[in-house]
Amino acid sequence: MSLKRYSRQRELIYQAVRDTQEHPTAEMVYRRLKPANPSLSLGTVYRNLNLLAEEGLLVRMPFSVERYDANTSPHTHFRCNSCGEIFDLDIPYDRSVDTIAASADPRFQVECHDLIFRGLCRQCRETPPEI
Amino acid sequence: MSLKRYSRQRELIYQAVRDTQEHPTAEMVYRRLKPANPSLSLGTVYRNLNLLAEEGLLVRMPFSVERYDANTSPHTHFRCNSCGEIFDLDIPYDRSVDTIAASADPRFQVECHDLIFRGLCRQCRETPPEI
DNA sequence: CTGCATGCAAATAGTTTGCAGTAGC
DNA sequence: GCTACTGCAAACTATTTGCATGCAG
Repeated sequence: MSLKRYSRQRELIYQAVRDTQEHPTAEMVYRRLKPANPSLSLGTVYRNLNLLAEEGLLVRMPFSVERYDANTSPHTHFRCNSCGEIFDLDIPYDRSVDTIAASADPRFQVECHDLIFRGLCRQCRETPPEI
Repeated sequence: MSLKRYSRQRELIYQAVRDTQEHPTAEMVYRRLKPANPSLSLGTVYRNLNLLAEEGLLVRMPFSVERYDANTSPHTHFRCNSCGEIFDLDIPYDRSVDTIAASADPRFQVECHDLIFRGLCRQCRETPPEI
């Protein structure tokens, strides 16, 4: 952490995102930390997630509700269409497709890409659709 | 359009998404149609975009603000990090990567994927950063 | 001390929904 | 005429922001 000034809350928030695989939303981080830190406010969570993302310690993920990932090296995700959960995939991130994209379309200066697979996770596949 | 019942508004909304390349948000569709259709309400735009997406006539795109695309066949997008605009890319959608992903990780039943490149569009590259 | 960071609450943006009236079939 | 669809406005959800106070340096 090499931010402007140390804060216990920022430390906690960063740890919370690092310590989970679930690519949490701001709300999820808040709910997780609140019990042990009753004075923590949701605004602080939002402010620090944004700060940490600007610093590059976290990355924002492109979904309808912002989710954060402490694994800042580009990698591939899977999103379950049923429960909405996000999972990391072991498929390597292929930087060469950026080059291919850039040369295919000279209008754009390609920096990176997001590759998100969609379908059903195991749990949702095994649990018959409720109702 | 084979929906439950014809409505002029739904027709207009569908046309508006089909007639543009800009992958509009609900707000953009509303602003475009409102002048010529003063009685149109934003709620109706949202309701019909959702209906049309359920019917498969439009697809929702996975961004922080929902955007819609009338091109329902899977294809590749580019999102400018500066202005936020979405563009279609001419890179073919490669269905085989779904198979590769599925066999790489048996936890998931992969149906499709979104491939979104990011970087700078020509306009933002040529326009020096303002302020 | 200084001023960045916090807690709180109000504000804003995006989207959904309840209800009474309108219009497609 | 039946009822899905509409306009309107209120409700909700996600996120940002203004302000007084707190705490790191």
